[in-house]
Amino acid sequence: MVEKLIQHIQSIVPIDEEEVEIIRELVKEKNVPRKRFLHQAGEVASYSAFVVEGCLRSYTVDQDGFEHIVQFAPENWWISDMYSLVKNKPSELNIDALLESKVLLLSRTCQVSIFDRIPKLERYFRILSENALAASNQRTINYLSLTAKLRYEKFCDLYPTLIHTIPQKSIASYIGITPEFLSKLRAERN
Amino acid sequence: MVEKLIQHIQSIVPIDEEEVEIIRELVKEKNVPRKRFLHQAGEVASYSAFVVEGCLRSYTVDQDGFEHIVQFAPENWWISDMYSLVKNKPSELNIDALLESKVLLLSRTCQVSIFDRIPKLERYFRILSENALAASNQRTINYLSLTAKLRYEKFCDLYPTLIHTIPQKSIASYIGITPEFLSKLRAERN
DNA sequence: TGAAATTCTTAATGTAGGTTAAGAAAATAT
DNA sequence: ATATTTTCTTAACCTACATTAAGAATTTCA
Repeated sequence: MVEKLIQHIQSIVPIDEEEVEIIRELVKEKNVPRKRFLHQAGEVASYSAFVVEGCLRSYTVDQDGFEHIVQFAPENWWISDMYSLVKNKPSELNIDALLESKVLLLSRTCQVSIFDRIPKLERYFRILSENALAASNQRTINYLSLTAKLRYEKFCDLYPTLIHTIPQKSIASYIGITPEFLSKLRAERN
Repeated sequence: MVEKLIQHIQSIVPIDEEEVEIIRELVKEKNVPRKRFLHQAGEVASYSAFVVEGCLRSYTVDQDGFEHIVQFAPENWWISDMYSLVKNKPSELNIDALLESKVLLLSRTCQVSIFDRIPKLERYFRILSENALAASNQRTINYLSLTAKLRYEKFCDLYPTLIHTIPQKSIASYIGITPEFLSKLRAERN
């Protein structure tokens, strides 16, 4: 399982065998059954998770009980409650598995303490954060400038595999519309 | 001018005098008159800017000619077209000055090449990216779960100084509503 | 395999926020 | 100081998307 993470790191910052060994000992494997929480609103987050298999999501629940999905994490993606991790405070984010999943857990403490020994890892995470920020900004632009229909089409382009593996209502939640309205949009497209 | 940046870096990762000297030589000072572009859609971004004084913004222009603001950068903030910087491709972002401003420019090439010599700088930018990502996710949540009125109130809490220094229509653009509707919301509040 | 739970669809009705337009106020330039 | 441009406000009307409800399809699990 750890091999998948090592490969991912290698694809971004080449690391040597010694460093690989250290990383191998840093992470914990974990199976996450469908619907099982990895993190719940109100807790202080202390781990990031790398998805080896399956798909997780992070989301908030508003006052009316509606879920709003912040992130999907299919294979090879990291997921965490970055706000809680960084501020060391509880936040409103939940993280759970949409599909039966396998993840690697890395504690924040381990993560930041290893950076002095393996600066390449700090580079790896800097690059990931920069990419995630660019993607998040793009998502904001989509909200500000596109109709629901166009946001759905962009979503399909961006996550082609997810369309068939996760419930439609989760897609609706991510693009910011109701499942009923998504259903209507899909009907229009034939 | 550079002192302001040094102070900001020191507040996040303590650096020694030698490192300070290197940084001092890395950045270029620049005055940016109101409305002057720092970056235009279609160009490949090659600089990040640290705002010493004034306020910049990044935004897109949609097919109907409407502007959508992605980021405000008041004093002590960095602003860039992260997508373009990271992918080395042109994007749809413009960056210009909302107020008469002074910035420090750091080229991406300088930035990434200095990380091997000053790992603390890579840490500084990793931390900034993580914070920006957490903030961007929070903004996404606000979109998904709040009404325009509540988004406006959150904006006022988050950027109390901006409310009186930048045009209202810019705030409307940032929170994703028309200036007319913002005007209406404000009238309701007395 | 079959009952229960979850998800998806359709359709009627409702509303937050958009559009258009025109005048008032404020900022900027001459 | 005055003319010009930009921004803000108000109000009537409009629309994209939400809400509600109920049945159909699919998935889950005993």
